[in-house]
Amino acid sequence: MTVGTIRPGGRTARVRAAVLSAAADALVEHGFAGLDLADVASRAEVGKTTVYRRWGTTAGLVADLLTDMAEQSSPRAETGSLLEDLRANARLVQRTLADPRQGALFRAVIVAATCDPRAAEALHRFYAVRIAEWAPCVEEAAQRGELPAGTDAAEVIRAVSAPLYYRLLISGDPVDAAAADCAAEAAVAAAQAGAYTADSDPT
Amino acid sequence: MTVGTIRPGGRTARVRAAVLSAAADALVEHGFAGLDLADVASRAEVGKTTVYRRWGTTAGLVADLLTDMAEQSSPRAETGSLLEDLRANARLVQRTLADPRQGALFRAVIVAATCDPRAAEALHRFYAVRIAEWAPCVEEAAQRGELPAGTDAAEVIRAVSAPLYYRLLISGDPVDAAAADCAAEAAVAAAQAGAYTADSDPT
DNA sequence: CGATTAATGGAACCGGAGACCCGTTATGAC
DNA sequence: GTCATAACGGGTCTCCGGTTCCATTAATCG
Repeated sequence: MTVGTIRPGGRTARVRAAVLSAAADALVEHGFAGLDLADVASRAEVGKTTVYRRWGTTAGLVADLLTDMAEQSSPRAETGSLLEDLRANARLVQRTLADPRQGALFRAVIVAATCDPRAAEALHRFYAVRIAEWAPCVEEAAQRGELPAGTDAAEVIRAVSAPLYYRLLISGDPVDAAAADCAAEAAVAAAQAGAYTADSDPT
Repeated sequence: MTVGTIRPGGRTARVRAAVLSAAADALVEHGFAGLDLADVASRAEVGKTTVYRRWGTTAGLVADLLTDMAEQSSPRAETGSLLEDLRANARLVQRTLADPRQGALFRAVIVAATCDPRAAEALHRFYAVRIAEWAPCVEEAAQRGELPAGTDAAEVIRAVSAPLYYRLLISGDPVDAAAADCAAEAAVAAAQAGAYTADSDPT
């Protein structure tokens, strides 16, 4: 074998999968602040030296976990109605954030992103992927004439999620189905009124 | 002197002020994850034993800092136009979050809130106060007939901030004046369309 | 003003997260 | 199969955040 060869096959991949899965479990249980690499190693039945060597820090591990999460895509809705599509999106986000396991995981990775540039980069990429998956809902609605031309599709999708994350992280209000429906409705109304058109609104 | 007397006067108050100020500085520099009570103590020129005894944990210290922050109120705008008022609010939030010092501080306290129930409670109270200060803008607009009856004023105010916090914490997009204006405009449009009326939207 | 005792401050102590060393395993080229 | 070595794993050590102990300072009451 030549010098410098990488060996991703078999064991290495198995170790990565086990460690990322264990990391998610640990994050759900203790949050990012309580993430202990030795604990992750023992959950994954892997030597703690391995975890420290390959990922280095808790933030590095979370960044890799996010990269992995970004690869699992969730298909968008396609009901033919913008309001219905966005409601489906809002409900999906709402269920995710309200779920004890998923919600805790998302809180943890968001915290990690505020603590480490690489984790932040990975988080932004994760959401960029998710938003790009759902943007066609808005683009198609614009083509159907439901929205003004020049509407920023990604911004509309972000507007649906934003109030739900605000509740989760900041106000502490419940992230329930009513909040999801309200967010979807508000996004549609604002988009129809032209609040998300590209021009920079001269007062 | 009787047994069990509390002594808030003089030294105690001075220590609290110095420690809270030092805590804010430390949070700005190292974030919540890197908050070290010994470091805070030395910045405040106070014995580290004192900090550990009175606040116990980093989260407890942040909770107290938030309680202190909630007491400093920022007056709302009163321009006579809902859009102008909300734009003023959005710009205020935007400037705060975009400011290197304030933005870092807010990120840090939000992180703390996701890690500790008391800090979360303090954060929710902080925002409840801020939202209550600005809600009259919306209520007066409703009385002027600019909005449908039954509009949830607090929800409208939250809708203005939510996209800005989403950018700060999640998407990583810039928190600039354009985003602020967009958020204010969208909130007004959605409110006028009745997206924030109390009824639970039977679709 | 003086006694009482909250409240603070310095220093020694403790435990666990993370770094390091070196032997062991198993991947991939031949 | 076999060989070189990338990658893993257990044990040990170190460093620092957090606790405890006791002496010192100063806030309140008479």
